[in-house]
Formats: sequence, C-alpha cells, structure tokens
Amino acid sequence: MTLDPDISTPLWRQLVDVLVARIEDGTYRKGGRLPSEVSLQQEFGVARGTVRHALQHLVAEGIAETTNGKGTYVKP
Amino acid sequence: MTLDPDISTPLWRQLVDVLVARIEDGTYRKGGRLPSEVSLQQEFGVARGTVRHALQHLVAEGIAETTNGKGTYVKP
Amino acid sequence: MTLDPDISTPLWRQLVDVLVARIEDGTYRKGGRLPSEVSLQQEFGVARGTVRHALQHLVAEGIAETTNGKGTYVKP
Amino acid sequence: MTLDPDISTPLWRQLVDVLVARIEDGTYRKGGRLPSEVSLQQEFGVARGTVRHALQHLVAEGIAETTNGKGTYVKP
DNA sequence: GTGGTCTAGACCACA
DNA sequence: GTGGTCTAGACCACG
Repeated sequence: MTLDPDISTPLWRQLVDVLVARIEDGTYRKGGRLPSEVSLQQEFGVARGTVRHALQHLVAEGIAETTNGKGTYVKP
Repeated sequence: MTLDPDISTPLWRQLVDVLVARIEDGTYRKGGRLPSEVSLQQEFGVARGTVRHALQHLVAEGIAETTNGKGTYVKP
Repeated sequence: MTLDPDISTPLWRQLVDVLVARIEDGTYRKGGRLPSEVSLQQEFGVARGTVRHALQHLVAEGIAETTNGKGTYVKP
Repeated sequence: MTLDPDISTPLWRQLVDVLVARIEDGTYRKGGRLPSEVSLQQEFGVARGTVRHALQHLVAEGIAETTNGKGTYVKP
C-alpha cells in the first residue's frame, strides 16, 4: 500500500482515508489495536509526523483512542 | 483517587503531589510506612515504574526513605 | 565493550563507571555530546531504561546535562 | 500436576524432576522459555523460594539459562 | 531523531 | 512480600 505524493490531497489525509477504510472493512477491528506509529511509517513510506497527524485526526474525530505506552485503539 | 492522563503534568509528578499532600494532611504519618509500590500501582491505576519514579523523587528530596524488603517510610 | 551480567553490580552502575572513565580519558570530551541513548543501548546490549538510569545518574551528580530533543552533554 | 509434601524427597527436587521430565518429553522445548516463577508457583502450589531453588538447580546443571527481565530458557 | 513518559511483566535480593 | 534491576516496546514533546 502506498500513498500518492503528487495529488493535492495531503498525505496525512490520504492516510486517514486508508485507515478509516481498513476499520470499516474489518482489517482493523473495533476495540483492536492499530499498528504502531513506526509500522505505519514504514508501510506507507511517510514521515513519523505524518503518521502522528493522521492518528491524532482519528482521535479528534472520536474514531480511535490512544494510550501512552500501549498504542492506539479503535473505539467500539 | 485517580490521576489525570490528559493534562500535561507527567503522571509520576501528579503522584508525587498526591503523596506529599497526604503526608502533610496526616494520612501518611511521619515515621510511618507508605503503602507498597503494588498497592499504589493499583490504587492509582498506573504502572509500577511510574510509582517507583514518584517514590524515588520523594527519597531524592529527603521526604522519604526506602529500605529493601521492608518498604518506604516517611522521614520524621 | 560489554558489561558483565553475572557480577552483583547492577548493569546501570557498570555503565556509569564506563561512561565516567571515558569522560576522564577524553573519549568523551568536556562540553561535547555523549552518544544517544539508542547508540549506547546498542553498544552495550542493554535496554534503553538501563541506559537512561545511568545517564540520569550522571546528571544527578552534575557530570552531565541533558537537553530534550538535542542530547546529553558532558559539563565542562 | 501436584507435588507430594509427605515423602522425604524435598519439594524443590520433585519440582526439578517434573521440569526435567517436561523438557525431555518436549512439553518445554529446547531453546524455549519455561513458565514464569509465579506461574510455576501457582501450578504446583509451592512457595516462590521453592520454585527459585529448583530453577537455580537447572541453571547450575547447565540445563537452563536465566536472563533478568526475560525469563528462564531451556538450553538447546 | 533526540530525550521524556509510560506500560507490562519478568527475575533478583532482602527480610 | 517488599523494594531493586532489567527487558521490550509503545506514544509524547522538542528541535
């Protein structure tokens, strides 16, 4: 899975879309843990800040919840 | 009694404040023993490392004293 | 350089001794930066917590100084 | 699985025998990790000192190897 | 890409 | 059954 650096949509937003899609199709289960920031960084080939931005967006939207030292979880 | 994971103050520092307050109001008496690390861990819902960090801070400030195998005591 | 897991001296204390020795023999210069926590972790084959414990000991003794996001420096 | 507190063989030695048997029959694989001290303590209903004594015996005999913070492993 | 905080859980040493 | 050490690996804040 790779993102497209050329189109106008910001990378972090493309990433949000991918993550939301994966939550909806069950790749990431509700109540389950998302991959770590480093994993996502590597999988999508983006900077860590981008990953953090995307995850914080999910948290702000109430889709996910993050716990220090444990990871980011999909809300049920 | 619970700590607040949202505000910027580190959990261990919040814990220090609570312990100091309890020493000052007499909940933990001078010369008496503080609850064990495991007790505090359970009461405040944090990891043992966080509890230890807070207790070591009290020791560094000369407020408490710790003895291996016995516990942590409030200095008179 | 490796540490000895068998003897009773804690690993973090052995690490303190090595770092102090390197400061004294000029391997790490006064005013210069120490290797990052991750580097030391790899060089000595210990966990990052152990490295941090050793570095914080140097800071507590006034031998080094640490700046968030930049590194740990030997005091002149 | 329970041990027999009545017979003259010390509990820790009975425990050693059980562990060795389990290594030989493959319940605990060579190179694999033994259950934690607390697990064994609960499974066999013995004190922690007994478990530690038995494990240290395995280590002394070169059957197992223990690493602080990780567990006790069966040597290949 | 550094240091800072935190979690979870193991074994170690003391009493 | 306490505190002491250690591992492994996560997210956070700074630069």
